[in-house]
Amino acid sequence: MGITDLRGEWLAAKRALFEKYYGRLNGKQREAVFTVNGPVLILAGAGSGKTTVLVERIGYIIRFGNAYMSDYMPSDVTEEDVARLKRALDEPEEEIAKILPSFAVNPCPEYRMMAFTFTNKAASEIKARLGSVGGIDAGFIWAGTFHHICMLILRVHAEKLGYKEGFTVYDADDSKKAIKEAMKAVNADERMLPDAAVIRAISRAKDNLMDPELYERDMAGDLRARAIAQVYRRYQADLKRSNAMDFDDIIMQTVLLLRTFPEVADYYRARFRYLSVDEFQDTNIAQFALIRELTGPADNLMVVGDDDQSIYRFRGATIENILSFDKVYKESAVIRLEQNYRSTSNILDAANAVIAKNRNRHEKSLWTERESGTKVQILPLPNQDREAGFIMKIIKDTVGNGGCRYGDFAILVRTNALCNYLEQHLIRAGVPYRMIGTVRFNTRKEIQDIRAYLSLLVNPDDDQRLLRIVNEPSRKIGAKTLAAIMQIAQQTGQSCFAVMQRADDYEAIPKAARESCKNFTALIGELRQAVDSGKRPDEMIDLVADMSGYRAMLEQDMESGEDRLNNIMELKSTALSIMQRRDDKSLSCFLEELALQSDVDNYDSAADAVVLMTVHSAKGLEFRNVFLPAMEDGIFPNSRALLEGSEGEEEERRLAYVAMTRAKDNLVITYARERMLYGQTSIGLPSVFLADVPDKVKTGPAELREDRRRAVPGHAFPARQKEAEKPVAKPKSEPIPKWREGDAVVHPAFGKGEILSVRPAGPDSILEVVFETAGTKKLMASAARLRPASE
DNA sequence: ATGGGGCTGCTTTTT
DNA sequence: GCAGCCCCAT
Repeated sequence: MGITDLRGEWLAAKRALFEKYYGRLNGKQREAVFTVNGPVLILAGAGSGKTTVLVERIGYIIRFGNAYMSDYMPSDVTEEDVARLKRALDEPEEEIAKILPSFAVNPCPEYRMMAFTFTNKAASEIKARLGSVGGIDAGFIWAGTFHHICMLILRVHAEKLGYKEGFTVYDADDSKKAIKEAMKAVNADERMLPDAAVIRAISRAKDNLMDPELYERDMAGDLRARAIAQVYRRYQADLKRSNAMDFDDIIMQTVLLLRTFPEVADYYRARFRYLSVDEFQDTNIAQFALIRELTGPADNLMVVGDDDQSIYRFRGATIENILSFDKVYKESAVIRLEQNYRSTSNILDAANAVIAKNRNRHEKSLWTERESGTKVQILPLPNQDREAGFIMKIIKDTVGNGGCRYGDFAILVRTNALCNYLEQHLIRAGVPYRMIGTVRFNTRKEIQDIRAYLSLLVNPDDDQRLLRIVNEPSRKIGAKTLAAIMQIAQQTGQSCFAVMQRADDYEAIPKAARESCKNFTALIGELRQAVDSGKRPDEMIDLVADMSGYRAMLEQDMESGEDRLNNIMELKSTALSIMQRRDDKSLSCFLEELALQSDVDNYDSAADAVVLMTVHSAKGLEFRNVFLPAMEDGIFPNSRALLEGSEGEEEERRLAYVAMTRAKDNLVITYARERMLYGQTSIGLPSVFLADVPDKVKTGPAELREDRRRAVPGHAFPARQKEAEKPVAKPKSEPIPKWREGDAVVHPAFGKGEILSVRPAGPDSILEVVFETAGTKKLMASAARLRPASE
């Protein structure tokens, strides 16, 4: 055998061994795993095993480097070696696994690997799966969301940008408040500038890496934009003074850091040899810029995504990132994964038909080897209660038959508001369920309050959080005192906390309040000492609740105090689970995680409960049976989205595509003729998307095919209808309780009482009630939460 | 200074 | 329908 032949045979045998070892993957998936050097774009259709590829590829690089593709051969290889490799092909996998490491070419240590995921849950899944592969210590991989990875960088370098250690992360609620404050401070005209629009504009500016100056320069012509720029500038200054960053800052400031301090960027570029990005279709300009800053000269960057599943345009995600990736990285390999392993062909055909109408997309054809399965059911129901009842019946019947468990069902909705009636029916039907992403747990007042205390211990400069709890529970520090404190803070450039510490020095602070101020700062000081002495976050929650008097306050509250105390205990268990997950058990790490944690992170697919969530939250998940209720024009596609033109409509289509492709075995789509939403009843038409589903893959009444008239955007649902067109309100809609003089009643706050008089007021009536302990009150019958005192 | 009642306005999707 | 906000009564 000549030397060239020997080389060819050895390489072929090596590759055959790798192919066999990765035999569970299909050819395209293996190609994706083995293509490690240089830029790679993987277009991964729904259910095409994207996560598997991502995990296997990272594991492959760590263990074998570029072994498969490399043409390197050791110089001492003999014919006998080649023969041995060929024989090894017939051996079991464990034996092959022992040989493969000897082929390794530049394997990459864990700590030089970075992986961006869309949720924290996805990151822990990747780590867990890699951890189970022999010899990989997944804990050293930097895997996490964009926000998480940026926080890892910012925590080391934020001081270079003028932030202090332990800066606070503002959630959406915090930043909304701060923006409102900023609007007040610059006298922004609320008529012209609804706060929601300002919040969006500022967020969008940050997504596009525009600081206030840049924004102002760019928008110079536009009066409205100039006003927004003013608010933006003020807001940004307030954030800095409070030593806080909002969600968008976390990304933007990191990019700014890397661009302003090349030595910092160089460090990360040198350290991280391989980057991968999941859900690339949902990245925005700032995120792509970040990726480019972090990618070293070798451009070892892999992105996975599916342009058809891009559903975060409203958050600044730009589908252009994925559509033009191969133009930005000219040498990039493009690999398409088009085999779907998840859904039956009927479900897949239905979803494909809906997405096919979009124009701005990479052409692709997903296929499956799975059988056709049951047809997609599309069913009209007279109203939402019948609709929900129908869904409950299917769930209970199927579980009753032993066909499925509750955990096999998901109900996916377009908007959070739809969760309400569905939840009520789930409760009424006694179906165990888990609701994801609606009223977020952390938005409860008591949670935010405790969190405000805790963050004040780490960052005393945060006036907003200080003001939140300085008088909660009451410390006799009222509006007048606080106004004085804030004014002094503003004038002297100090934080409110610093002013309060030296309350005695300021004449403007009422004498009576000075002692309270000092007591408060002393309390915070004491608590901070507890942190410094090594108390863990879960212990600090207790300590804060006790020492601040918050617990005592709740114990006084007969009405809801117990629930709220339980919520605080729940926060403790959140703290414990976060501490379990993270090596860093500090208070600031806990707070950071709390702010950046999303609700899907808590979704437990093992729990035997029906899951109810928005389509957005369901991204990346799969279920045996999926219900898609409220598939009506105006709701899905959402009429507001349609106002944004064809881009909006295409996104709604993608959203529908995501929703449908979550289903493995059964997909049931329903719509109601009559629906009550936002307090109004209205008539609905089936979603336009339903007409695109081919007849041969769906079942349902024939009327579906005739009843299709294209609805005018915004017409089907009443939100923007003119007064005259509003459907006549049903008088029976919500019966106002009829009370009579002399009725014995119970009020949740005032306790027992008796109706003194009833005076009609339109459809409502005004009640005069005398309570046993609370005296006489006048109440509106519809608003007062009165119950008959039956006992 | 505080707390409750009642009015107004909004209501897509979220790290 | 609900939450946030303002105002009024204690």
